[in-house]
Amino acid sequence: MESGTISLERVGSFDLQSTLESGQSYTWDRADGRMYERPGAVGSTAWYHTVIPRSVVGTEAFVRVRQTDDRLEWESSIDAHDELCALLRLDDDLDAIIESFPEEPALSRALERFDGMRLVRDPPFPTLISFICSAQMRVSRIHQMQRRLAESFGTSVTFDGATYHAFPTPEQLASASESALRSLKLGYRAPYVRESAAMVASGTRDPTDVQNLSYEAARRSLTEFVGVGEKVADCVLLFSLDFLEAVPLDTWIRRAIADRFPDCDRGSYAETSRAIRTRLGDTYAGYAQTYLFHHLRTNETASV
DNA sequence: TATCCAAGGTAAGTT
DNA sequence: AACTTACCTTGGATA
Repeated sequence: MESGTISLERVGSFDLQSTLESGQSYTWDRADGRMYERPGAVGSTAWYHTVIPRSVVGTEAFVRVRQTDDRLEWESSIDAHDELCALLRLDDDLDAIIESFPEEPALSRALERFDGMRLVRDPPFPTLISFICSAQMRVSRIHQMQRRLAESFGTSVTFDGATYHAFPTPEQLASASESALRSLKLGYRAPYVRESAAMVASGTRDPTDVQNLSYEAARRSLTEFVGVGEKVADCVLLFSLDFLEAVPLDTWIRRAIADRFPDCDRGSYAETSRAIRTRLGDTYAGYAQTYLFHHLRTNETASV
């Protein structure tokens, strides 16, 4: 076992709970089993764990991390320092990003509630699959689906005497039957997951192929996966592939557009996307979207 | 306790 | 190209 700490003094503000429980990542779990049980909560000192895929570091690598005030403590089967900095986007200059946001009451309120929340930089294939699963689903159930996929088809790893499961590889998911996937409560998403996994497994396409395309070309390219429309493509671009300008037009942000930025509703996804992107600040519009999403989704009155 | 509704949408068919 | 409709499942709201 390896372990270490990461001081957050030079990183800037960071909040592990809101980062991992804001509905952007479905690759982590909590040791106490309370993942996504308290929507909108911040500041938890619980241990969170994940298994970094083989495709990233050459072997399935267990990592767990917790936050105590101004530092992160981690334990892992590898030296996980650099991987954690990447996964949790500790390299982002959050002050500069927030500085780029427009003045807007709901956004200001979101920044107050979730001080230190960052985007994640999740591995591409699990992100692709989890957001294919996200269609018409609640956040907690999306997380459950990914847990079931890992336990049913993922490679098991042991750490500190306990067993954990990596997210399935493209090959492992492609060889799952549709009925097996439906039995995991994926519903009509089952064939989408299976077919998109097969596309990656066969080498026909890979989500990382779009990295060097322009943003809109990358979004269009990702929609060639089965079960991936423009919204899911934006989620993969934002939460995994470093396109921080991507603004997923989900039900919450559409509601926000209708209530707060009605001039940005241009009918089509592409045109509305351009308008809201400009309104939220072209470079980091996706960061602003995620603050708004988490705030509106966990705010009972949803007025501010 | 029964029924209804919406949940981080997409694909396929129509106009 | 814009507009419908079907699609699995279930927790929570409503009657």
